[in-house]
Amino acid sequence: MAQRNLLPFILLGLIEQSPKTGYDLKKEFETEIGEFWSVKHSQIYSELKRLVASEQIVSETGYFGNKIEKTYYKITNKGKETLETWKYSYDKQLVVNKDEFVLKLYFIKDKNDPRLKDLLNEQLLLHKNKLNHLNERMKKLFSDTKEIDDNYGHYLILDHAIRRENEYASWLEEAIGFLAK
Amino acid sequence: MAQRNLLPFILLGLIEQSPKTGYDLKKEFETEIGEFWSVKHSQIYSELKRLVASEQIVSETGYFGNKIEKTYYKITNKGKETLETWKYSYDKQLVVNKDEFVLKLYFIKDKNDPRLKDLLNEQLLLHKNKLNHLNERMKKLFSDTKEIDDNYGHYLILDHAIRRENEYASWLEEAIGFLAK
DNA sequence: AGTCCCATGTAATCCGTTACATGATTTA
DNA sequence: TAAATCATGTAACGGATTACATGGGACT
Repeated sequence: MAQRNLLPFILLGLIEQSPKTGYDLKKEFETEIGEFWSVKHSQIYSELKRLVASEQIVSETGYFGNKIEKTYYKITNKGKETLETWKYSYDKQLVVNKDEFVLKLYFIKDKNDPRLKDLLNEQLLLHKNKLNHLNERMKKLFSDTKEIDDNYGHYLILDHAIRRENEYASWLEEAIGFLAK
Repeated sequence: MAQRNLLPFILLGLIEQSPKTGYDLKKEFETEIGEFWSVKHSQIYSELKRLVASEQIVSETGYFGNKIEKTYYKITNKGKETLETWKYSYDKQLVVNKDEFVLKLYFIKDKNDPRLKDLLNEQLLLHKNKLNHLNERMKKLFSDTKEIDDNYGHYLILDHAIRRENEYASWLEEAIGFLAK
């Protein structure tokens, strides 16, 4: 295994919610789950074939009231079991969080180099934008408390992402402030 | 490119500090930089060969007062330029942070499932351990303020890692507390 | 008529992990 | 003398990105 392949679980999870086409799944990675995971469509289509082969899902091709032929995938009982087992399984250990910006800083010794401040500022901008975006998502998805109850996991991770970006931004701001002195 | 390969920059950065063997580099990934990046020795050795081929580093094999033959690598001016350019280059956008635990939560709808609390508690334990470990690293490396000045980038990212783990732990604690009600 | 989006795939390439492999030296 | 560590590699495999490829429908 190169890296642990989690895509099968994601696809099962999304297909369990309702039957979907490969294209539907691709769209979800551009919006909803795209906040937390990224994948290319070429990977989706090949993984779907593998899931069919292992009988986790079944496919149905046809014209569903449309003019374009589509292939819908539905989860099987076997697929539901796989998904359920994964969802409540424990991780044994944390993996290293690879962040290119953090890596760069590791090699920067001189805190008086003027380029360091520019780097920090540029990174701060990226994280502030991300934070704004996440706050809007939260407002859009969970302004109604009923939504929180019905999608508690999703609410939790959005909350976490916002806290994380707040941490990142305040950390950078403090570092910049310290340099300014 | 499969994923953006940052290993050449890491190796250049480490070799710039002082000439090193492949084994020395491997060791650094078990301690120092291992907090922020992971890699297998097979990748190190093959990347070193590529860096020699592209004239970023030069190798010297021999018995340096030892009984074992070793190959030391030294950075060239070309390698220094590559490293310097990378260190002060800007990232255009943030990449998605892939976290299996976060992914699981995305698919957990029912906040009353007793297994959810177990999952959160188990994850909390992992992050508390990580936090303790990081605090010890900070104490060991930067209790002397001179060290902070001399390795400002390293200090910054250790500080960031601690804040991050604090965020992770407090987020989980709040979520658990909310469930307990 | 052209552009954009829908919809679905394959192929090439590179990255990253696991497994295989070897031999010497140090330490218990 | 056995185990751990030093020291350096190759090979196989699977994951992830990029590029290639096709064709239809909707909108301007």
